[in-house]
Amino acid sequence: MRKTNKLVLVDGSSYLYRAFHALPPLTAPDGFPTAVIHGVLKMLKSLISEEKPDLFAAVFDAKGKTFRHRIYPEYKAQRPPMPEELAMQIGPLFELIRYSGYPLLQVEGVEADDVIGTLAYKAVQAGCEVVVSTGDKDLTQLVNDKITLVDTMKKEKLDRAGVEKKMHVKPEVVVDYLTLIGDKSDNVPGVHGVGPKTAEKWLEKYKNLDGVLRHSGQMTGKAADNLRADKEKLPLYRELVTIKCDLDIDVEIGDLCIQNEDLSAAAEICRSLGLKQQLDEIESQQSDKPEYQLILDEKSFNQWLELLKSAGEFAVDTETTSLNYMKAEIVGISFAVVPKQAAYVPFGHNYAGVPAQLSRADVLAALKPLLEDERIRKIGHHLKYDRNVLANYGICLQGIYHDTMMESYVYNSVAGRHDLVSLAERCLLLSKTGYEDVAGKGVKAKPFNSVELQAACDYAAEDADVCLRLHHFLWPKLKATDAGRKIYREIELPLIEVLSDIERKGVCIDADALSNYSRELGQRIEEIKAMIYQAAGHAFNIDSPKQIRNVLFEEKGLPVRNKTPGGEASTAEQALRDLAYGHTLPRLILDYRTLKKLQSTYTDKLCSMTDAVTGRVHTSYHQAVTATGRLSSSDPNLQNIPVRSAEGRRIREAFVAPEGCRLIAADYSQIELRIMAHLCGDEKLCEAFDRGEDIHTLTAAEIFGAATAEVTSDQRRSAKAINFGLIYGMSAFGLARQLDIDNDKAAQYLDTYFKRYPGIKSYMDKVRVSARTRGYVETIFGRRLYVPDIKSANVHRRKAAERTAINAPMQGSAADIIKRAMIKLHRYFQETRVRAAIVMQVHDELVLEVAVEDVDRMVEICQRLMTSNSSLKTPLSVDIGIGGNWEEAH
DNA sequence: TTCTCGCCGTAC
DNA sequence: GACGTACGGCGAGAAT
Repeated sequence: MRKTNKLVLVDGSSYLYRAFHALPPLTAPDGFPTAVIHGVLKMLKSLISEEKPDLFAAVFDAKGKTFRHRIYPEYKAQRPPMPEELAMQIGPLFELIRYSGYPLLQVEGVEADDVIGTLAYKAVQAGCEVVVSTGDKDLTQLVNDKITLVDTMKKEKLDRAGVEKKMHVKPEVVVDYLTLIGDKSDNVPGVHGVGPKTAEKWLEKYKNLDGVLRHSGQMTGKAADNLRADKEKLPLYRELVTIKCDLDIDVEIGDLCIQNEDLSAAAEICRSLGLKQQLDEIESQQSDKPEYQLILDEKSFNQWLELLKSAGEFAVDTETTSLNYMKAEIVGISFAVVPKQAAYVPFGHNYAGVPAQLSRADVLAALKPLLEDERIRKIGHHLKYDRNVLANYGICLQGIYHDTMMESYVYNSVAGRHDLVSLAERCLLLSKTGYEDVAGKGVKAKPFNSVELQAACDYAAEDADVCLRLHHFLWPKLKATDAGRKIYREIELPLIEVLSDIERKGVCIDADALSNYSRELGQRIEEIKAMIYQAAGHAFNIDSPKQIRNVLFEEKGLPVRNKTPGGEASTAEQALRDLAYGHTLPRLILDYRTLKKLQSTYTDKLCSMTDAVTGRVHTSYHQAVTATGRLSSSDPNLQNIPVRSAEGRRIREAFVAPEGCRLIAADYSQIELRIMAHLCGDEKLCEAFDRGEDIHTLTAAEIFGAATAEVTSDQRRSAKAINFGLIYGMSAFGLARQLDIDNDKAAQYLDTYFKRYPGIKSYMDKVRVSARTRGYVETIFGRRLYVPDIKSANVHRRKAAERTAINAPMQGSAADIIKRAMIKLHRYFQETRVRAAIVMQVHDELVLEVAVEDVDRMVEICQRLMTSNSSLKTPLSVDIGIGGNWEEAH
């Protein structure tokens, strides 16, 4: 017996709006909305698994006018355009539907309903049974013995009886019914005053519209009057609400098979949209597992070498024994040329029973020409590290063409962390093996050279593979904006080499001086400690705020002035200083803290981090950490070495120039204020910088209405606080606290300031608005800095985000400027072989180590290269100092 | 024993 | 609540 085929037709447009309104917002990592894509696909899949159709079509409205518009210009005229958030999802959704193998129909000039009607009738003629999935009641007019309706959301199935129950009329008179009541959503009015109840009543009594009209003369009431009045319009309405079932459309029922899916294309789209659930489903249907090759013999190594050379571009990753680039030994290296194919070449693994590996010397010697050839393009993740460790073997990595860490960072610095595992998860929806999964962590961690070869290969080759795939994901997004591409290509990528050189060069430390100072501090700490115990009446741990709280506020009964964010009594500097009048203990604790900080964080730390052989410390500069584009430094942090107190500055004396050299410290003067002046375009400020005036004094003169010569030091201090506060988005309250004045006074200062510098006020307002509408702010060079909390419902977070939005363009532009200067200086070093090197960067300051004979020349070069690198409306200014140590150079 | 968090303080 | 961006030492309590 011949089986009856089942055709399922989907009213796609009704799905779109269902998904759009019913589902919570969902977005890809880059903010692209995906809720509708996700929702519609899910509904389609669930429908298919429920109905198990032999034939299938998802039908969508095409753009443009239809015959209904021609016969009735007001048709759908009231309808607002499709929301943009919905419209932008349609393209990717259609691609996904097609790639998933589901037939998708859109017929020019014909509404989805008519396509559905026509196909349904065609199919019935061909002996099929038909199920139409929709949320639209209009389609109930199609229902007959062979055609049923299903509402996927409500799981409601409507056959003839079902329609009658729901609509209170038989399917055959649904058209009559709709003609009478009209269709508000399509702007078809129907008979004025006739709603469902009246229509049902009439149609029940007179069978159909013809019957109703025949008897209209006898009917009474307002509705009947209207019926008679609208009588002539009814044929038009009827045509509008009738679904066409006899169109000539170029679709064969037999073509509507679910087939020919391109799952890998579908998978790619799901990845780019962050649709984890859909991707998992697709991947469970796919089976192309990555192939990772463990290279142990010369022959396969040579094959890979040839592949790398001929490809001219490959992903590379080194595996080492330590995160400390100065001490790290390379134990293996991995490559990928095309996605899902990668190799690991181990040469330093060493454990009981380890198989024979190629020799490190041979492998590195063979790779050196490739790695040092700048025409052979390298793609990597955090290549600064690889460059650093390769340098330990005399290899100077060149041709750093892409770095996925930097791609991610420039694309969106605050999207999350930028390590390979996080990115694989976030961008590729891939759960990658982490380092700790292979090597263990904590006490159980083993060095990578003890990791079993096969496990090491699985991990290391995956690193190269995933890096390459990440690049394919991130680069198209990044290069789509000119500014993003430039920041990446012209700043961050070239900076990798610069930073690598700075790190490996290190800075010379007088460790003896530091340890002497540490001892001295130790003695003074002991003395103060004794005084504190005596004043307290007993010993306690002064390093514990909790115990300090006990002593000061419980035992001594001092008043609590400030609270910590956690609601506890604060023992922070400001609080203790408030208490210091009339009490010795708070003052002593503050002194103790100052010295203890110097000792533990600086003297001891720097000593322990100084290389015993070279006498230098090698920090790590992190290029993908801060939200604004600044660098950060750790192990040790060289960007927070004390400078404000005399005690602290003694630490700086231990940063020295070696024999025959000097340190040059070059720092930008007021760079963020200059950037603010540039961004605001405030003429008064720009001119002041042009004339080289003292900007705080000038500000004071404006606020206090005095001549610059009459500004008191106290007024200048207030003005300085305001200037800095502006950069940070500070409020009157913050200023009041900073200057220890009352709120009204502070508000008055700010008010006067903004009156004097109207450009600044309007700029600040403009930034807030644009941050809100775009979700990001920009530096002068176009680096985008996202401010996700700007739309937070939480006032606190939103206010904080507004301050970030104010600050980020200034801080970020300053970061761009100094980075560009570093690159220029580095190029100068390479081109001239001048005996100079950058040894530190502290946000607006560069410290160079220069041969005595080259000092004068470098001072001039620094001046030129640091100040001439951008087109600001204000001039940049650099203060330069020279000395045998860092302190002296200031 | 190790990890995480809060608090505090240093820098720009 | 109230000033942006970082790193890191220390204590305390939780997790192991």
